[in-house]
Order: sequence, then C-alpha cells, then structure tokens
Amino acid sequence: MDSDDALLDAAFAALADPVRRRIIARLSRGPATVNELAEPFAITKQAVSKHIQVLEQAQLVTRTRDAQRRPVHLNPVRLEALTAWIDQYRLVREGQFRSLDAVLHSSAAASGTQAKDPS
Amino acid sequence: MDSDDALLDAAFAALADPVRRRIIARLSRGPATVNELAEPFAITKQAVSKHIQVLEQAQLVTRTRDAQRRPVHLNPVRLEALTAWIDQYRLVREGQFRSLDAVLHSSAAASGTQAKDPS
DNA sequence: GCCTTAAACAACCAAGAGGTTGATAAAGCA
DNA sequence: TGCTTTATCAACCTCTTGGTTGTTTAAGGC
Repeated sequence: MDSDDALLDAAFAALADPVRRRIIARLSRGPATVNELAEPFAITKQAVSKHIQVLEQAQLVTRTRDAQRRPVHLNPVRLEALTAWIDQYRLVREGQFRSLDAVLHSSAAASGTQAKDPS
Repeated sequence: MDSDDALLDAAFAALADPVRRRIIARLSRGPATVNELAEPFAITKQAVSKHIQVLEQAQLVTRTRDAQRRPVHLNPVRLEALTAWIDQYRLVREGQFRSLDAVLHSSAAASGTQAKDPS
C-alpha cells in the first residue's frame, strides 16, 4: 500500500535525526512538554517544536492538551511497525544465506552461482 | 557511544528514502549490480550509484568485486542493530503505559481531552 | 593494441530540512 | 481585566541531499 509506505517513509525520516532520536529516548521515560524536551539541547524551543511536528506526522508521538501545557507521548505502535518492516527483510536474508551457502558447498560455485533473481 | 550513534544516524537516514528501501527489498532476494538495481527506477544509474554509496556508508550493504561487475550484498547485521535500538525504547514504553494507566485511574488527570485530528 | 561495458567521479542545480528571530494565539493567574 | 507562561506560526537563511549531464577509470572482448 502506498499510504503505508509513506508512513514508513515519514517514520524512518523522523528517526534519521539525532535530536529526534534523543527526544524518543527521553519520551520512553514518560510524557514531557516542549520546554522540558528542549532543555538538554542547545537549540530553541521553536526548533524542538518543529521536531515534534515531524515526529507527530510520522505518528511516532501524540500530543494531548492539559491546560496550556501540551505533553508529548510516545506511540510504541509505530515503533513496532518499523521493526516489523526491517525484520521481513532481515529474516528473509538469513534464509538466503543458508541456501547460498548450500549452493556454494554443493555445486561449482565460481561460475554463474546463484542468480536467485525471481523477477 | 558517539560513533555508534553516528552509525545509527546513517542507517536511519539511509532507510528514510523510498528508493533505498526498495533497493534493500530487492537485495533481500539476492545480490545485484548497480545496473540491475537501477532498472525498476526512473532515475539514472549514477543516482542509484549514489544511493548505494549512502547504504554502504551506513554499512547496510557491502560490495564485492567480480571482474568488472560489483555486486551489492545486503548486511543483515546492521538491520538487526536498528531493531535492537527501536526495541529498547518500545519495550520500556510498554512498561510505562501500565504505570500511566494506574495514574489515570487513581487521580483522574485531564479527563477526555482528545483535541487531536487524525490527519 | 582498440573498442565496449560497468561503474565511479566531478561539477552543477533545485528543493527541502534544520536552525534562527520576531510576532501571535491560547490558557491560567493576579 | 491585564500579565505571564506555553507553544505555535511566519519569514528568512544556510547547508545538505537527490537528481542531472559529462567525463574518467577499470576490466574484458575483439
């Protein structure tokens, strides 16, 4: 599905920034506001606010309203979706390694070898 | 560690691009050359070559030499490192949810405030 | 030796992302 | 009602990135 692909795209792009990864790490210890999240960084609150918008678009975090505070919460469901995506290729690849190894050990390896390309 | 953090940074940034993710998907079915990888995309081989350089810097793929061909191989070890990073926060967060749930049920803080639009 | 092919390198360009400062809106407190 | 806090919006700047075309290197085929 394309929308799911776009969501994966947004999620990986969000985690590609070290500041956002540290925000994720901090949120894993509980919800926090923009000001609280901005403290350990040498950047302005506006910049942190932008980072949180990116994380929110990727659905990695959600925001609730508590008076004038807007605490940010982590969304573990999306994190799980990322591991699921990675695992589908990681695990397939491990299987490929085994069969490739079998090919190398049984037949003459140096010629065409695998050409496992199904497309 | 910082170097490990930089490696994580490169890996997530590499997976943040849909073209590179599709390259990963294709490589999970076996090694391939730049030309083979460039075929399904409407971009030049040079662009694909750059993408592979990015993946190589992130150590998500490796390249071997076979005459004038340079087949690209997937590196599942790095993919596993990504899932490990994600899981450390995802799993912690699941524990947090239980304690947060306890707080919400006892003190009833911020009742029913979902001013959130599911865009 | 010469020619073809695979792939990288170099220079360049347009678009986007991360950051800033300044102004604005919403919610509470005096 | 003003005043403060929290956080966003808007405009702007700089640097990176994805893409292009053109050139160059490396390896084989003739």
